[in-house]
Amino acid sequence: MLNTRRETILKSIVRQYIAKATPVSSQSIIEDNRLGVSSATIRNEMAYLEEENYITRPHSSAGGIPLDKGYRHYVDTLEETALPMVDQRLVAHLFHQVERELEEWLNLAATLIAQLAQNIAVITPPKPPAYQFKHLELIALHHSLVLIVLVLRGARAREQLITFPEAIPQWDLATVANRLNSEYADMTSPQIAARNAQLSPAEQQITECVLKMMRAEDNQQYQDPYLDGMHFILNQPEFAQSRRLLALMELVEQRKLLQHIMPAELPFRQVRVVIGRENKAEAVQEYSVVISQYGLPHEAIGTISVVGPTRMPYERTISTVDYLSLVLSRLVAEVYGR
Amino acid sequence: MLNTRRETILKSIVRQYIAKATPVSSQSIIEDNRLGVSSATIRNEMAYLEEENYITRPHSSAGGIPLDKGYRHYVDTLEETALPMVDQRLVAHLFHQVERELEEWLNLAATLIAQLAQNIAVITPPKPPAYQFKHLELIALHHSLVLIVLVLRGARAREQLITFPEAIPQWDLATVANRLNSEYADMTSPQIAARNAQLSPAEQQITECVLKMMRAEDNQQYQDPYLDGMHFILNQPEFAQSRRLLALMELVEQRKLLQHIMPAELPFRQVRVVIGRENKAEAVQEYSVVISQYGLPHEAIGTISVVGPTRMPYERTISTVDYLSLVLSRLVAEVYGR
DNA sequence: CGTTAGCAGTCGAGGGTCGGGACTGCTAAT
DNA sequence: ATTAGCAGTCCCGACCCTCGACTGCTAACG
Repeated sequence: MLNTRRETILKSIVRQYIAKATPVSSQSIIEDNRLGVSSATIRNEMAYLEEENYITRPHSSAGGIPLDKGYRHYVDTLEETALPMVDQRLVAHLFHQVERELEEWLNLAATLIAQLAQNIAVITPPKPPAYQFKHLELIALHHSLVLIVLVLRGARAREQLITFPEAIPQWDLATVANRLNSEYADMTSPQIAARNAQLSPAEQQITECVLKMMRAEDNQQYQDPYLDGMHFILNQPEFAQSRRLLALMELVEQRKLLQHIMPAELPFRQVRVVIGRENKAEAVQEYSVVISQYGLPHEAIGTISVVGPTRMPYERTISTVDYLSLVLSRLVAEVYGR
Repeated sequence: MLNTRRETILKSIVRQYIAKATPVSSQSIIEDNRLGVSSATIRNEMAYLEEENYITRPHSSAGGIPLDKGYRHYVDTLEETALPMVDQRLVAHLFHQVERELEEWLNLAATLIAQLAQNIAVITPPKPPAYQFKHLELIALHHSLVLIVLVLRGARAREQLITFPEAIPQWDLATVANRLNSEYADMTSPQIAARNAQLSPAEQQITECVLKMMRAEDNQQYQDPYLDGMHFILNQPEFAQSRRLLALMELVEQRKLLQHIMPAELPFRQVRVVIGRENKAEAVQEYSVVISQYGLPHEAIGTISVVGPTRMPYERTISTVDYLSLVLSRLVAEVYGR
């Protein structure tokens, strides 16, 4: 275990390194904290911290920089701080200005988090264990081309075009829609598949399409998150030579980032911090992830996270993620009717 | 004007520089083309090209690199080449594998273009001069919360939540929806606004919401393009020190890229190339843009473009953009019923 | 007069050296 | 356990040098 002084020193190193991205010297630790000791004493303590792998040094006569273990200790002993009121008000204000539509909220949330944490923000939409059928609408566009609008529980609407063998008049479509709406109300895709009602060929075709759409939603675990803030990363000195950035960028564009940063377990509405090598996936082992779930337990869960270099402002990031996960949870509760 | 030999030399310089990103020496021009002259002669001609601002040199004893004017001449004298059949087949194949849904198509198209041109692809969805009302659906979610699903011409559906002062039963909503559907069929937002029918308070509230949604779509000129391929840019040697990239990245994330690259005039289905300083906006003057419109003239027009460093493979990029604009136009025609 | 061989001149890249500055590790004294 | 003091380490930037790649120029040639 670390005694008080060593802990103070470690924290000071982490704090200063996060702020300045240069190795922290024994002298600057003295200036940062008013411990009444000399720099030589600090150096002795730093030797211990290095021994114990909390910190390392770029070369033998340089200052200390935190290792993953050092960041971990820093994060674990961080007392929770709320997001500053100014920022809370800013968030509230912006959410009030925007249309009441899930997509807009999540876009806004991503931009806000990226801005506040000065790093990449990744948000997945809230998703229930299995989507429930809410409403179906069939709209004849022309000839035999029909637009299917499927509304799932949680105000989630999806569209899809379908072509029938022959033209079907709109009122027939309305009949079909009514039939299927009463048949499938509030069911999940397995339930619909098991239902096996007596269906006309047209109804059959539409049911299959609906099933396909619902299954696609159910399976869409990590697809298409809302994402913002890539440009902040470019500003970080550790990415001046853009090599490391490339791997991350590709993950982002291939929409694989999320499955790489998702920790094995993640309790609801509790902010988790995964630091550097603690990440399973190799491609993100130079990054840290601050992640939390939001939504309604057992009904619709989304995740909200920040990805940035291990040298990131954890305190601020954690409180930002925590606060936004609260805000988004409230919004979801509203859509799902408490 | 350039005589044949000078033109051959200029083209060779552009071609080689695009391929290798290093200054082109007189010797390598001889190896590239079988002009039966010595390197000294080439050097004399290069001096002329430099005089006329077709090329420049990084320092006095280095080879030539093209200037915007050189690229411009190269592009203008390029004979049109079709996309290789292999790639055409690849594109056709992939489009057949995907659901018939506008969003999916455009996502796929963006990925494909980025891949084929090895640069950033930006695609805007097809958009008519003014959207026409097609269908409206009202779905009671719970209490007084209602989901409005608005379908516009061209299979474009939009959702929006709305809260009423008090709960309204689903059958009332259906009546309202029917009423408004027959009232507003095929109208544009100004027409609906001018209509001024006798409306109940609920109908009034919904009409206003619909108008808001339609206007939002109408105004959404440059919003939310489909975008892919940022990571290719990172690989280019000219962006090794990521300074220049930053400005571009910010444009992308603020969704302002498109309005910066859009040329003043752009004839339908004709590929335009805007090179470096020819761009109006300063932030993209180190980039070239290959851009074309697609869709149905007077009905629904989208743009499809590639953004990359001025040193980009123009030939391939142009044929890619041209071909994809053809493919997307066909798909749009299908959705709009020829 | 266009073309060319040949050569001197230019510039960048890469490697080596050097000195100053920022720190540390160590030691001996407290 | 703490500290002052000092020698030692290493980075960084400046400077210099050399090598090689190309060019510009000039004078000669058909």
